[in-house]
Amino acid sequence: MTTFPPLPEPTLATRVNETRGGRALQKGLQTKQLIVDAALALATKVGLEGLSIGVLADSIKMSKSGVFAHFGSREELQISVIREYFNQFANEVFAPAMDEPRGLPRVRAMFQNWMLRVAVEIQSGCIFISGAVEFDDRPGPVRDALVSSTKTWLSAFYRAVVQAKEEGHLHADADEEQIAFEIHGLILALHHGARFLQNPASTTLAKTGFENIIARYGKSAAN
Amino acid sequence: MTTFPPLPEPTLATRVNETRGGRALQKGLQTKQLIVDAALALATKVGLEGLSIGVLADSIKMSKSGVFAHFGSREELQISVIREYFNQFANEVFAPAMDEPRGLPRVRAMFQNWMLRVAVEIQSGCIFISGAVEFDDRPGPVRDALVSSTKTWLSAFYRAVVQAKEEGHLHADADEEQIAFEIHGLILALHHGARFLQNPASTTLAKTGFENIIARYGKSAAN
DNA sequence: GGCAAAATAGCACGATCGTTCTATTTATTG
DNA sequence: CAATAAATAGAACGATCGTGCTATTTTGCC
Repeated sequence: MTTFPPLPEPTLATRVNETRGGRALQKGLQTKQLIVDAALALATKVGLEGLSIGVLADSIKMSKSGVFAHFGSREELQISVIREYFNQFANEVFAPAMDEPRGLPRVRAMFQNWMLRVAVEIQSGCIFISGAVEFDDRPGPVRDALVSSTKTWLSAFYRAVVQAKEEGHLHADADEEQIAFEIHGLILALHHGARFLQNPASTTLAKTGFENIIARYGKSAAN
Repeated sequence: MTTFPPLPEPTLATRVNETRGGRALQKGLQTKQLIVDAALALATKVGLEGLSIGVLADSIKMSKSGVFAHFGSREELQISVIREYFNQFANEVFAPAMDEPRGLPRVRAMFQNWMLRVAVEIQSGCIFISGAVEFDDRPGPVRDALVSSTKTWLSAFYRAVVQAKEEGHLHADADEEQIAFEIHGLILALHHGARFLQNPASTTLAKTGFENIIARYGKSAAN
């Protein structure tokens, strides 16, 4: 089975923090995970740029320096949050869809899970989308991690579309890149409409948009 | 001729600043415009949230307090920037399209100008899109101004689509709201693809996406 | 249970932020 | 030109930020 390729491993810098001296640890990694969870929850509300170590520390009743020590820099914290979100995304959007049969059913499942994740189920927003806007003009390791995560997921979705054509569920002249682009646009419009404009029709509009695309490129036999 | 409805006038608070004592002014409004222009240029790079009065003042060689005095608060500065961008958007995207004949040609012109404005011509980004993400969870007057601006433009575009159907350029069963939503998605995907992912194919993908939508809903006679 | 290492806290730093207050310069009007 | 108001500058404020340094507490192993 195809797997969702993992993000690059933590940098050596963090590694040292995690396994200083080569001994096995427990408490450290435990609280680090706790911090990252809280940081993700916070970042989905205020963005990766708005994520402050002081506020984060207060929210879990730790000292600023206690939190800081686990990461060594704010950037590393932000990257950890991105990695965590990436994993959750892989588990909740990608993985369940892989249980569906290749082709259109899997594409459908991906879109469905994606929609739920991005603007409905999680009322707190998607840091891939907010991060894209925050860092589109700010080069550096955080942007790199965001781009890498986003591209990984978009490629996985694109592959599912390619397979749908291979399985004969889409017309032979269907342009997979075009389809992926248009569907991505629906997700972005959903995020914008639901979270910013607070338009309750957004979900239906996105769903219908998806059906329109499938109807245009799909073969009726394949659903 | 239909006009692009202006944003609500400046609040009374600013008004007082602008016309203190009821006398006619010159220098004040002049430099205020200069400040707003510089602020907009800065905000398209670092976002409305990243807009700092100190940095802005330096960029135009003024003192922080000198800049500040024109607005009375950072929020008022941000709102002035939004208003300025709204006007530019109206002049460069909406107004030229109004010279095109009602119906599909006007919708085409709007989309074309919109594309250029959002991710190609202006290499510095669109504060309606970045602002939407920055303020989707932050209630207040800045968010209100952003929502109002965005809705005004989206409504104008929606009206153009309605007219296209009225003119018989679109099928009678075409859902105008759906069409506007899907096209908005193309713009957002273009912004994301061009600025964040730096995918040079984005422009073509967005254009093709537009043609696909028109082909689905349009009548061939109308182009 | 003592010992070393890891985890956390406390404190202080320099920087930057929006904002306020007061003084000074510039513009406008009679 | 003088008088008056507007425009701008300068300095200082309290707050918050990321980060570094040093103590203290907690953990895990012999």
